[in-house]
Amino acid sequence: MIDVRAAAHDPAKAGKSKAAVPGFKSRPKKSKELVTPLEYAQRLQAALTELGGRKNTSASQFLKGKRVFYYGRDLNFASAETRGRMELIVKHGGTLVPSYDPAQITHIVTDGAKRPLLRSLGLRTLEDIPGHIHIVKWSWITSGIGRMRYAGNDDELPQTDYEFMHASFSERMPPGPVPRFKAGFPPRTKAVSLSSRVQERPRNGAPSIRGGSVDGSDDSGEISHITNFTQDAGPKQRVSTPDHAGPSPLSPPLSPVHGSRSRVYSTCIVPPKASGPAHIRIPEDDKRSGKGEVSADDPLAEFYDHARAERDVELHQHNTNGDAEEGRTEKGEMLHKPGEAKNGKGGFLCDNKGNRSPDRCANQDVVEKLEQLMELHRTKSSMEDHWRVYSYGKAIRALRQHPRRITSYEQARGIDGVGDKTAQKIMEIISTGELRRLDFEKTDDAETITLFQGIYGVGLNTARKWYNRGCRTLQDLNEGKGGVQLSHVQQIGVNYYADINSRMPRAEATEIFERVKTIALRLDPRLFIEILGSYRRGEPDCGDIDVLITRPTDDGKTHRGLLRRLLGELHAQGILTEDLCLPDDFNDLELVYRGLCRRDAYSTRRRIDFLTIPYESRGAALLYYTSDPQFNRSLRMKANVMGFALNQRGLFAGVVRNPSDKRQKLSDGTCVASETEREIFRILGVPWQEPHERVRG
DNA sequence: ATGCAGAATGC
DNA sequence: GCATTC
DNA sequence: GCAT
Repeated sequence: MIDVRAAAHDPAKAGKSKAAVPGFKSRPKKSKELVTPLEYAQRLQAALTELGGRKNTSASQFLKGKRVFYYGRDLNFASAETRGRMELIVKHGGTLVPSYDPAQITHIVTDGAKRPLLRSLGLRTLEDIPGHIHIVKWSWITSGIGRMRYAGNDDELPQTDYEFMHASFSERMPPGPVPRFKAGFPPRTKAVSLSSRVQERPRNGAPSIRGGSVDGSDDSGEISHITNFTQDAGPKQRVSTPDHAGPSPLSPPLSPVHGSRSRVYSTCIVPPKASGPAHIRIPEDDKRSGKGEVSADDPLAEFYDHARAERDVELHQHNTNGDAEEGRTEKGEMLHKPGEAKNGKGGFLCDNKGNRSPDRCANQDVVEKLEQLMELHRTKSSMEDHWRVYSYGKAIRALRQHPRRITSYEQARGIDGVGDKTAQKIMEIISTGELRRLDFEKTDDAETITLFQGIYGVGLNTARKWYNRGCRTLQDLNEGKGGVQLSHVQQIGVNYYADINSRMPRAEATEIFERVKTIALRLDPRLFIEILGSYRRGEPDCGDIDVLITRPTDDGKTHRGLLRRLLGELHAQGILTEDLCLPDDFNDLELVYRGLCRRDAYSTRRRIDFLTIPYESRGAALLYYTSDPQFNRSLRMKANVMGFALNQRGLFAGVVRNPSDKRQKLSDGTCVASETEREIFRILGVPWQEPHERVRG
């Protein structure tokens, strides 16, 4: 059952010959040839010599005279990124020295860690590298390129300044006088109008149709009865651009859905007051509460947790008087914590209702360029790039909200999440309409990596691996080129590439859900079955359908075992077509299913998820699976700051974390709320927000 | 210098 | 244990 | 890359 439809069109092949390096026309697009960086560098230098310096390149030659040893991530294999970078070095007049030869080289360019570098050079410490050799980051190159664009001549500033700025390792600054520059670079951005040709390629980023608000007055969080309602909460739906045709691999649908297995606390009953030894930190309370650890053998230990949890809640009730107060301690100190989920003034993003950003904002061109850059970084595998993507994401979101056109560097800096570098880029776009950095990052692997990453079940590593094995198209993958073997899930991902990466109109989700719901209720009329995700947020189109299933237990029964029967039925009816992820034990109460479905035999396949949860965690689950990821992050962060932990199962107090590794939880804490969304909002001191208001992206 | 969420699932 | 997903 |  191979759907040819999806595999047929292949966006990667859309005749795009990219000549990354003007001088070297036919770079061997060799399929599987695994080249070491050394070999590649040699080849590059050879090609250059052959051309006799008569490269038809307009690139600035700011690297002329520099003899560069480029140290990529992998010594055995020159990734496309490494190769692209090597070419760039050569292109700008640098001489690539293929191997580490201290007598030869003037610069080592590396973004990598110190240890691997030393190890591969066979050295013990950085001191072993002769002092005249600069060890700089890749950014030294790119900034150099940018710099030359603006400055026009080499000696506007002493080189050492730049090498200092881009030194790879702080403990080994380059030789020479320590430069003095005040924080921030000279904002000499205006400068020369670039006369370079505009090679624009409208790289359709994420189309993301936003908008659509709904006065969704449903409040499903509070249903205390077996309401099987699903009023199509879409009074004023916006007309969605019917855009789900093209294979636009760039924006995989987002919708939080996952589950977990065991529920530690089956109920959330807080027992009557008791004050026991406190080991959790409660603001203002530390001294008063007797010190002491929870002794493992204290039979009342667990009881103390409950008591503390309750006290915690009370405490926070007072602190967060009423609605929108931010997290303050009793002293009125701001609790603060790094992270983007906080808004500029120290409050949390979740504390104010979301205003939907308009489809087009005053800085749309800037946003688009930055998005392109972000997508390019997404294809690069260093952690640096990973966090860069994170940062760009944040800056872009903030920029979208910004109501007015940015006109100065300072203005840009004023936006939360926009730092020096991004501000510079913003100004470059504003004043030149271009972003040079895009060209530099546009290595020719990027497109293919992006294509592959769009396959369900394929992330960056797999995409790169396949690229390195010579695959360039979905068809290559299907043919097993380079020995590539698709997993079951990946095969489905390839077969339905276009389907999975498209969004469905809200009405289609409604239709599918109604059918599912009817069938489910036939199996058990008391089921609580609700559709979450972007649908519940009232968005005009949805990337997938998230269905929450649970059942009140007042009659002594549960939904145990239901999912298996439901899936069987849905498969039989042809609604479910493929399974992506099945629970391993259908007898649990908390289950996750992921699969594909379709409205009818002629329809596009859609992603659908089923989540079953214990009845008492429905509030937390509704909250978690309905709010957009940003909102969730913000809420979780606020919960953390207040000493709680929030997840899809509930709000927990007294979570103890390993102080040296804050990610490690030593105890799970006590559930203080989970049955209703309102309860969780209330305890966290966040004003109630309807699903459609919980949008921050 | 450090964190940027966190947990489940599949291979 | 790593990669991927939500 | 950004914020702390």
